[in-house]
Amino acid sequence: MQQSQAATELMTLRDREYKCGIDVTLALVGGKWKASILWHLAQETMRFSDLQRQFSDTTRKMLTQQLRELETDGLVHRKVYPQVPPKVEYSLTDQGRTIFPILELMCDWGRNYAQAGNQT
Amino acid sequence: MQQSQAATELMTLRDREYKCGIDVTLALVGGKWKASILWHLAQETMRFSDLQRQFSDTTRKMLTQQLRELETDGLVHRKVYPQVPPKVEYSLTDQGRTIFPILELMCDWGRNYAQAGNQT
DNA sequence: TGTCATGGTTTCCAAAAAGGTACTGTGTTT
DNA sequence: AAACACAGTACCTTTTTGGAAACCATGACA
Repeated sequence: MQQSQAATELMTLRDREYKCGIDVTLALVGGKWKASILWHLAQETMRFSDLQRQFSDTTRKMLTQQLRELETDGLVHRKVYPQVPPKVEYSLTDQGRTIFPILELMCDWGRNYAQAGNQT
Repeated sequence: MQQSQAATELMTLRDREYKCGIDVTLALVGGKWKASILWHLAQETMRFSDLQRQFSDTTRKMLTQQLRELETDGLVHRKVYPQVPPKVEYSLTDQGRTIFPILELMCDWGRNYAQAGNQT
């Protein structure tokens, strides 16, 4: 029996505890829109209205909500230009960019799954 | 203007349509437990009672529900031994195994995030 | 005969996530 | 003076998830 059990230390995130990194990741990007938002922002910085166009089947409210959480979690940067009408640009932070490989795999895997599934 | 827009064909999954592979992936493993379940099953085949022990903070109901969906989606194999008391073993299908790289990245990334986050 | 173990199911309820609609602020343009 | 553009907020409803507790089936075993 080994005593080198560095194992099950809990991770904390927004007052919740997680046993596994997977759960942390899902807590951050597991919502209905967040991962896609990050994916789009990974390609280019976008204004709020650009995002609205991309996510035309959601509401302004959901978008701002998700963006604010991503900002709070340090994955997205929000830059406000002090002008009228307002201009707000969203981009990934350095930390946000580190999740790109996961999104890429998820994109490919999901695409493959859907294709394979359609053959049955 | 190029016409080679193979781009936005929709993917279908359980009567819903998805624009992006990411959303398909999240639909399959984005729940509160599924990704972790797959992660554990990737290490070893487990009986239902093993899973109950691992996921001691969820209920039998949630576990069976999630496992059944994973089975329906072709990611998990359920093997029933015809004996009493019952014995049911869960393992990954070949398709289920293909998601392992994503889980691995998610696990690492989440762990790193939690660590980095704790320093602020 | 009663109890145990395993692997569930069923019903009901609470909480969380998502969505709809209307309203806001403010310089600029008409 | 009115309308517009952009990027929101506020308030409320609906839908989806998650969870607690009780119930079920069956053969072995005491």
